[in-house]
Order: sequence, then structure tokens, then C-alpha cells
Amino acid sequence: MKKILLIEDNPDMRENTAETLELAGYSVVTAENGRRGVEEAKKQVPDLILCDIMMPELDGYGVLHMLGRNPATAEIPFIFLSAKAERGDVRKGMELGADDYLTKPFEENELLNAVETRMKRSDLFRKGFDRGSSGFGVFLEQARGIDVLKDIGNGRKNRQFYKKDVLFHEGDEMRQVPYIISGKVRTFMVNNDGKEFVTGLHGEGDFVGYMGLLESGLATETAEAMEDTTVSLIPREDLLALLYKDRDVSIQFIKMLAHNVKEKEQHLLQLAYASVRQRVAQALLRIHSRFAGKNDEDLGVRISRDDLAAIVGTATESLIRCLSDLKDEGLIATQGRDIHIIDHNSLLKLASR
Amino acid sequence: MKKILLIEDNPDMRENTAETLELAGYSVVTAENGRRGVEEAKKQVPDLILCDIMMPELDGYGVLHMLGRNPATAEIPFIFLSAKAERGDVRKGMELGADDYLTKPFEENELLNAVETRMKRSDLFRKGFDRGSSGFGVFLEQARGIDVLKDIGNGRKNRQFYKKDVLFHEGDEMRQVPYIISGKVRTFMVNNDGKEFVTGLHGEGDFVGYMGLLESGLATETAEAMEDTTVSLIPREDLLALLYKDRDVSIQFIKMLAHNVKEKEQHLLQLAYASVRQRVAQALLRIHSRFAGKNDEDLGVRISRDDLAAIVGTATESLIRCLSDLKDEGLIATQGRDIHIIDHNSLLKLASR
DNA sequence: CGACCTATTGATCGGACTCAAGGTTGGTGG
DNA sequence: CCACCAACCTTGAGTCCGATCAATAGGTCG
Repeated sequence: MKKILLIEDNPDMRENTAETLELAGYSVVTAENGRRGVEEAKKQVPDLILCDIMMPELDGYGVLHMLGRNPATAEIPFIFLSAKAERGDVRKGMELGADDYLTKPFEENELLNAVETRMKRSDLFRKGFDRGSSGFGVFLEQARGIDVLKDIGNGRKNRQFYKKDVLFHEGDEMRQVPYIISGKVRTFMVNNDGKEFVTGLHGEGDFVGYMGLLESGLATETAEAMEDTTVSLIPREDLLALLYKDRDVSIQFIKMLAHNVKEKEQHLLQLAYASVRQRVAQALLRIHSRFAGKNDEDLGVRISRDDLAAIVGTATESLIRCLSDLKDEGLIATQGRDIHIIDHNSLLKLASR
Repeated sequence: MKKILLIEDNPDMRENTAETLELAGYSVVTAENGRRGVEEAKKQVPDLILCDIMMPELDGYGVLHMLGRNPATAEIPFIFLSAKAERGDVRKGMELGADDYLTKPFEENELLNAVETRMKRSDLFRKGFDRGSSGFGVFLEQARGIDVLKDIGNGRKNRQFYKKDVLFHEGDEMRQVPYIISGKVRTFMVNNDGKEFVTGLHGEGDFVGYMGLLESGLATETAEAMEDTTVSLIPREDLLALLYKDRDVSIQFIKMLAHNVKEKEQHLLQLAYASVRQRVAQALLRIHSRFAGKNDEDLGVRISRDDLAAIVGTATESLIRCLSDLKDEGLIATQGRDIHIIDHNSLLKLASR
């Protein structure tokens, strides 16, 4: 059950509001002044905070300010309750970062609407949407339920790509972002000798190339279908509007990108000093956990040796030699182009030695 | 001169408001309904938009929605003007992403305050703050002028680190973020053989390690002073509050991070397939442009060979051999530990071959 | 001036790249 | 249904780049 913290000094007002919320199925914690409110917020970490502005001890934006300084409470949706006379103050509050405000006296359904809207949105971002692009797909799935975001996903143009078709080239202007409905796509960069380096593998539910969109509006890499793939093309504007207009989305993006940077840095470290053997092990595990995590145990990964080599960053022959070794040692098995991981632990040990 | 677009159907209201703004030194463009407003916004790209809600042709949030779909106009600060009766609608507008609202009738100074606040903030983000961490320092400098951000930079604890001192270790909890006042700091990761790989060089005006803060709250790398360095320790809460509470800051961060990811990807490509020679050339140019861009021509970079090797991702001896070669070929010159770039062009050609 | 640290050069060795030449697989058309 | 072609996979041999170990030169700081 969702927990709401209500900070309000007027006893009648407090009782009434709390009752309304409880009837609507929320668990309500109350505080009779700002200081107690902050204490409760830190102790209880509620899902949403309703807060009066004019209060003894510590006023409303005192509360907001205090909570904003603590990461644990900074992300809690915060709604001001303000009497009409405090109109100018509300503006100040919004600037401080409140999510919404309600002018007293308010209707029951005004209150519940505001609360529910915020809850729904906040919910969305608690779940998933952290681990790289895969979570981002889930995010969009959920986003459809939300009013503000409902446009995304409508007015789509679906499109089919066959194996080896190019979705977009490095340097293309990103007028839309492909969202993968089925199939697999790899993104890669090409160096001056024409060698490819794979920067990402994308499956069902992933966006492709949004990084370029954010960075410069131009694709930073080439995207190519690894098998027959159906994508939906989301207009650039929709994604940008979502990003620019919604604080929560922005913050999730920041976390996601920061995570991405960290991963790339680790990859750099690996590439700099690890042997091909270690890098192959690492790459196998990555791909495995990315794509084969659905079935039971014996999960094969089907990938061309050339592609795998481009992921590891080595020559195809070196890669194959390494695979042969691993096969001889019983860590993996191959069936045609499929690669099965037999000894997950040893592989892991090898990868991080 | 700052340009403001005023969208308002009531002629009196429009005249009065425009006059007030013009007296305050703004250039004002007016539109008498929503549709014309959108057209003007696209054509003129003003610095700020004031918009009535109830209008013929296209209402206020129709306007906001339209503008939100276009990247060029999505970032323009948007302030609603609403009559009291439209109270419920304003909330809806805020959810759609407006930056502020003014309830009619409003005082002159209410209007000007709201406009000025938004302008100031928007200004901040137009300038710089794009290119990696260096711009971020500038950003903070400017941020001091802004009300909402004034806390950051106050209550600082300055601290002195000597050469080789460690600011924080990989895995440390980031309770504060160092902001470099003078000196140089390198951040690096260590692989399992104990080899270091430098992920970043930071100078005056840079933040160090904010990536870890964003990602998990733990440092993802170790930071060490390369020379005697004075830093100011910004409390984590201040930086996070800034980020969480301000839309503009969030968006700038997203761009910065996306840029960062792109750079790392290019670095990966390089590391995967380029020879030590090419990587050395690249690294020299990077460091040069990062640190030596201040004086005139003959700008030496002072860096230990070990550090340089850790940046390139190679053994110290290999690096030195390569430097010797470059010196013989007349591309660079050395004076003690300083490295001077002689033939910038050839080096560039070498780096990107 | 001596101890210590950093830079440089030399010699050796191994991993990984390249080129070359068979095998396999899968798809296509007769 | 089979034969053939093309693309892909695999193995071998030779070569070279870069890591490592070792030793010497140069600078710096007490």
C-alpha cells in the first residue's frame, strides 16, 4: 500500500485530508509542523509528501529544502498545499523543486487526481529502467499508461529490416529512433582500416542509437540488423519532448547514462590490458546474460564469428582459436554457429582474472 | 537584447503586458492566438514565451504541446498566464511541462520577476557547459549568481592535497565531490594485475568523480593528485539537489553524459585496433588541448612517463620508445619531463590514420 | 654528494595479426 | 531432391608488435 506523508498544522484540515486519502486506499502518516514533517519523512520515506506552506517551527519550503539535501528523500514527489493568500509563495516553492501544488480549499477529486498522477509516474521510475537499454524498453511499455507520455507509441510507423540491412549509418541525422519489436540489431563503429568494433547489441524492447540523438542529433554509430527485425520508428520529437518536459525521465536518463559511462570505462580497462582469451570469456558472458537469459539451462547464443570478433576487438582467426581452446578445455561447446556455455564459473573466473 | 513572445488574445491585456516588458528593456513579439503564437515561436525562436491559456484557434496547452514536439522550441522557457477561473487548468499545464505560471491579474513586478528569473537561468545553460568536465566548472562559476543554486559554493571546506595524495579510492562512498581550485588530478582504475588505466585528467575548475556519485553513490575510480592541488569539497547533497530539482541542469547533464559516452566509445574503437604509436599521438593531442591551451605556441606538457603510459594503455617502455621515435622524426621535442609538440599536423595525421 | 626516483636503451620472448588454404553449412535453382 | 555456389568456419605457418626483464643514464632532494 502506498504511504503518504501529510504535513499540515491546522487540525481540521489535517483530519479531513487524511480521511479522504485513507478512503482512497492510501496509508497516511501525519505531522503537525515542518520539523516533525522532516523527521517523519526521513524515518518513514513515504511514497509522496503533501505539505502546507505556512506553518510554525519550519515552513513548507524549509521542509522542501531540507528534504532536497538528502538523496533518500530528494526523489519523493512533493506537493504543496497552499491557501490562496500565499499565491506568490507557491511560485517560489515550484522554483525550489516542488512537483505540484494544490490551492486550498480544494475538491476531493482535485486532491486525489494530483496524488494519483504523481504516484503513477513515480512508480514507473522506481521499477527497472536502470540497466542500460534493456530496461528502457520496459520503461516505454509502462510509460504508455501515463497521460503525459501517451503520445509516444502512437502514430508509429512499423518497418521491417532483413538480415544485414542497415537501420542507419554513422553520421546520419536521427529523425527517428528505432524501437525493436522483434529481432536483433548490432551497432558498430568503423575505424580507418575498415575494421568494425561493435559498441552494442540490441534485442526486443530496446531503443537503438538514442545516444547519438542526445549528443548531437547525428548517429554516432552504424546500426545493422543481425537477423530479420521489425522496428517501430519513434519520431525524434516525441522522445525529446518526453525528455525535456519531464523531470523524472531526465533523472532516470542521467542515471542510465552514468551507468553506461561506467560500463564503457570498465570495458576500456579490459581492452587496454586483458588478453584476447580473457576478453572472449567476458564477451561470451555479457552476450549470454543479455540474450539467453530466458530459457532454462542449456542456452546457446547464435552469433557469427565475425561479429563476435568485432565485439571482442580482435581478428576473427584469433577469436576462433580462442573458442577452440575453450572448447577443448570443456568450458564451452559449439553446435554449428551456436555457442553453449558449459562451465559458467570457470569462464567467470577466467574473465576477471 | 532578449526577445519575448507574448501570446494573448485580449488586446488590452496584450498591450499592457507588452509595454511593461518593453519598458524593462525586452524586445516583445506578440501573437493574438495560439496558432499564430506557434508560428511566431518557430520563426523567431524567442528567449522566453508568455502564453495565455484560454484562447481561440489553439489554447495554451495546445501551444505548449506543439512547441514541446520541436527540439528547437522545446527548450524555450514557457510561462503561462492564467485567469483565476482557470485554476485547475494551470495544474494540467504545469504537468505538461510549463516552467512557471502567473495568475491574472498580476503585478508588474510579479511579471518581471518571473521573467527575469527564468531568463537568468536559461542564459546559464545556453553558454558552455557542454564539453565534458571543464565546462562544468564554468557552469558552477556562473551558477553562483542564481538564487536557486546559491547554496552550492557556500559552506565549502577547502583542502590541500600534495603530489601523489589520494583524493578518494575506488569503492569509497562519495560523501562529497572535489572541485579543483588549483592543481591537477588524475582518475584511474586498476586491473587485477595491478596495472593502472587513466580514465580522466582533471584541472582547475573541474569536478572529480561525479560519475560515480550519479551511478551508485560509490566512486568508480581512484583519484590522485598529480601535483600539489587545492580542492573544495562540495557536499553530495548540494550537487544532487541541484540535479534533482532543476530541469535545466538535468538536461545539460544528459547532454554532457551522452557526449562522454560518445568519447568513450571512440576511445574503445581506438584501443581495439590502433597501434601504440597512433594511440600515443592521440593521447598527446588530447592532453595538449586539455591542459596547454592557454599560452602561446610553444606549450609543453609536463607529465610522468608512467602516467602517460597508463593513459595510452601500454607499458612504460613501449611508450618511451614511441616518444623517442617521434622525437627523432621531429614531431615532438622533450625538455626533461616536458613534452613539446612541434609538428601538430603530422601528429594529427598519424593519430587518425 | 650520495640515495633515490625517473627516464631511457637493449635483448628476448610470446601473443596476436596476417595471409593462405582447406572444411562446413545453408540456400538456391535446375 | 540433388548439386553447386557462396558464405562462413577452422586450422596452419610466418611475422611483427609490444610486454617483460635487465641494466644504465639522468635528475632531484635531502
